[in-house]
Amino acid sequence: MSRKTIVILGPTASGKSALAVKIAKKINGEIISADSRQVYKGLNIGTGKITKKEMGGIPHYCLDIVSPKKIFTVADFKKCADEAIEKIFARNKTPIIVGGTGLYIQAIVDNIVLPEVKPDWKLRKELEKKTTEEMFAMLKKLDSERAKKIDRKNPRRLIRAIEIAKIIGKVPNLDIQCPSWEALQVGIKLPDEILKENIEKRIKKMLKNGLIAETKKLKNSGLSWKRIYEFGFEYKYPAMFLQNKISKDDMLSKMLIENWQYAKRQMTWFKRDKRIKWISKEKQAEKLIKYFLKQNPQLSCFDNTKLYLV
RNA sequence: GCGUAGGUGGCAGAGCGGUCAAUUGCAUCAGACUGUAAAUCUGACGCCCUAUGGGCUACGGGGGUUCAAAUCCCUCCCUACGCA
Repeated sequence: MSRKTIVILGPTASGKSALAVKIAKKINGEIISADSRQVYKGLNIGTGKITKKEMGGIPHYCLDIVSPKKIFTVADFKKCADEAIEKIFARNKTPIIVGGTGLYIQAIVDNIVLPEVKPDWKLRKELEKKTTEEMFAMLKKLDSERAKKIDRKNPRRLIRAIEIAKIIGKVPNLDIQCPSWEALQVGIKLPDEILKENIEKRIKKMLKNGLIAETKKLKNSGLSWKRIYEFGFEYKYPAMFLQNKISKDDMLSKMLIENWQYAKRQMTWFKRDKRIKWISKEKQAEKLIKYFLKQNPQLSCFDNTKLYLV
């Protein structure tokens, strides 16, 4: 059997999970979630995590694998996903990667090799006190190459670059390697109006299903409000509501607004990858996928990445 | 009805004679993205143009003072709180 994987991506509330299960059933696949928050245990309602029932017996990987007290990163995700892919191939099934976290998807599809430098939280805390100008100057001294290209006003990026340069001298170029399998990326693109409607329905449903209670539970389990804020608007605003900082109405409107902004950010990310085949209906996806699976393998990773990187 | 405080761009809210098409925040639109990616960050944001420049219309309505007004004066309309 040829090594082929399917990627289903798209913004929130576009119907990825449901589509993935359907496809999985049709092509004998198993699902890998590429979602930066669904990896956490206990973040269910707010992340729109698929339920046991909805899985319909299809195995799902990289879900509920870490405590929300821990910080999970792309590198952790890559490990999880790579392992899952191999496991699925070993069972003679097709891996279906589903998610909305662009960086996570790219990490596996392009088999990105990240610099072997773990986050140094102490250093980061120190650097955070500095201005971006100061950090930029530091980086320039450490690694002028990276400094040339970096977003010099972005503290996150500067900190990470300095962190790497301090340990291994310089920030290596992004190492994209050809994966040992072929991927078809299918993106769900819906008209703005529909997506907005879906988002509203989704948020309201989350609230109805007990999002506020879930947030409270996270707090009671020992997480700080600050940490809970980090889990995104689905948790941040309910958390603020629980602290009486905002009204219920404000909570809802904030969530709707930020959800839309998030969806757009996701699309901005996905748009640059010209390999993605955009669809709006299930049937289109099925057709594409069936055709892809029938085709002879054609690993042309090099061309693909060239396309991708513009 | 008297008193006071106000009416500024989609909203909130600065400015209180020239350097103001108007600080800032939010929203909106576009974009970036090398271990927090949910994150972080950038740009645009009155209208029009031959666009690192030019023109037009703007700070509740109308009138006035001034070389010059969002900024001062008069008047009208409206809002909030206070007193009746």
